[in-house]
Amino acid sequence: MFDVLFAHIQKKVDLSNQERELIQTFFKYKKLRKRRYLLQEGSICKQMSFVSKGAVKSYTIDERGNEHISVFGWEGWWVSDFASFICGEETKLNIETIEETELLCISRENYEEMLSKTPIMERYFRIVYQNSLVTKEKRLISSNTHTAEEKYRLLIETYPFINQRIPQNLIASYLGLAPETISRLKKKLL
Amino acid sequence: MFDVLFAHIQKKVDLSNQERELIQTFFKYKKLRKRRYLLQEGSICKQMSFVSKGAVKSYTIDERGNEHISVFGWEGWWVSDFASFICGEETKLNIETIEETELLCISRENYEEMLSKTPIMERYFRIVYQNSLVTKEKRLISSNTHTAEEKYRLLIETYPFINQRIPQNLIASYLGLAPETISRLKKKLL
DNA sequence: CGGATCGTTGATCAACTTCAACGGTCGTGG
DNA sequence: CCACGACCGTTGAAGTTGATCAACGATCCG
Repeated sequence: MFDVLFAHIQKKVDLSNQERELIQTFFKYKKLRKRRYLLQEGSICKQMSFVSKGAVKSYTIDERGNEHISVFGWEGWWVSDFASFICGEETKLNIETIEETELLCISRENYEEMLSKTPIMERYFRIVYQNSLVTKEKRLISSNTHTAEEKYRLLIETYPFINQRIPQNLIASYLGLAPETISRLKKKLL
Repeated sequence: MFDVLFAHIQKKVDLSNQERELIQTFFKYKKLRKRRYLLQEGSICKQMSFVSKGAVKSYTIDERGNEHISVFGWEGWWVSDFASFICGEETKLNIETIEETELLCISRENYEEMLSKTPIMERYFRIVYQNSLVTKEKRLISSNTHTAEEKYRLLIETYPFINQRIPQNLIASYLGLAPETISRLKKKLL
């Protein structure tokens, strides 16, 4: 159950068996069917979740009622709304499964306790966030500088499997493009 | 000299005097005139810098030769290229002062040493990155969902002083808009 | 005074969105 | 088992937003 998580951690820091056992105690396992909510706009985000199997989308709804996906999370990704999780604000995010999904969830209290009891995890998260920052940075630049076609090509190159896994209209939402545009681009790139 | 840095740290974690003294030893003070490079494309980013006074812009140049600003850094901001700093890759970023600027710089070795000797700083950076992630996330969503006018308004609301401090063409580059567009928006919003 | 840089304004243009209609596929209930 | 509706992707036509190009004015600084 914790294999994927520990493998992910191990890629960044070394854990003793003792630490592993302690860490396990802070998480709650959760399995969700397709199209279930992990977090809904207006509520408080009470947990951070590690996706050990499946896939989720995290999105906002704008004034015009359109859905905008900010991230996909699949195996090996952490999903949460930090602003809400850390500061206790009401969230504007929705997180929803797009496949049957298995999660390891940790509450705010357990997160803080785990970090203070296992300093190595402080380091782990520092590295995770650091890496996250790099990818976000790249996406932001890409979003500002590239044309629709370049953005789409770049996405396919970065995640070649994404077409098999994520419906086209979700990809459109993720890239900030109209579904029709994706459809036309796909045709053009063959 | 370290006032701004310690004030910034103190907002997130508590430091003992002993820790302060130790931390100081890892940094190098640097003062740069306007329009000087802190980092140039093609080199390796050897340091992270804390801006204690002044302002810098961090940007990339695209294939068409256009400049795209990814972040501004002023008092209380960390600037660096993580991908390069951490992984030793060649950077694609340029970081340049836009005013006379004072910096506290830390090398990779010192960064690692500081983190292992003062675990509290591990926590500090984890929090800094965490917060950074939240803002980046928001900018990314904004960049994908908002119109030019909304982006500009949002920026002014978030940083009301930005108009006084940052030339208009840099604001344009930051928002991914043409300078002419900013000019027209400014006129329209009065 | 002359050049450089930055912001402004107008006109044209291209990229992408929006709207609408249609075809295919999947799942559900009769 | 088939029929129906829901949902998704496709295609075409029209509409908008913001980029680009070009010219001009203001300010700064040598």
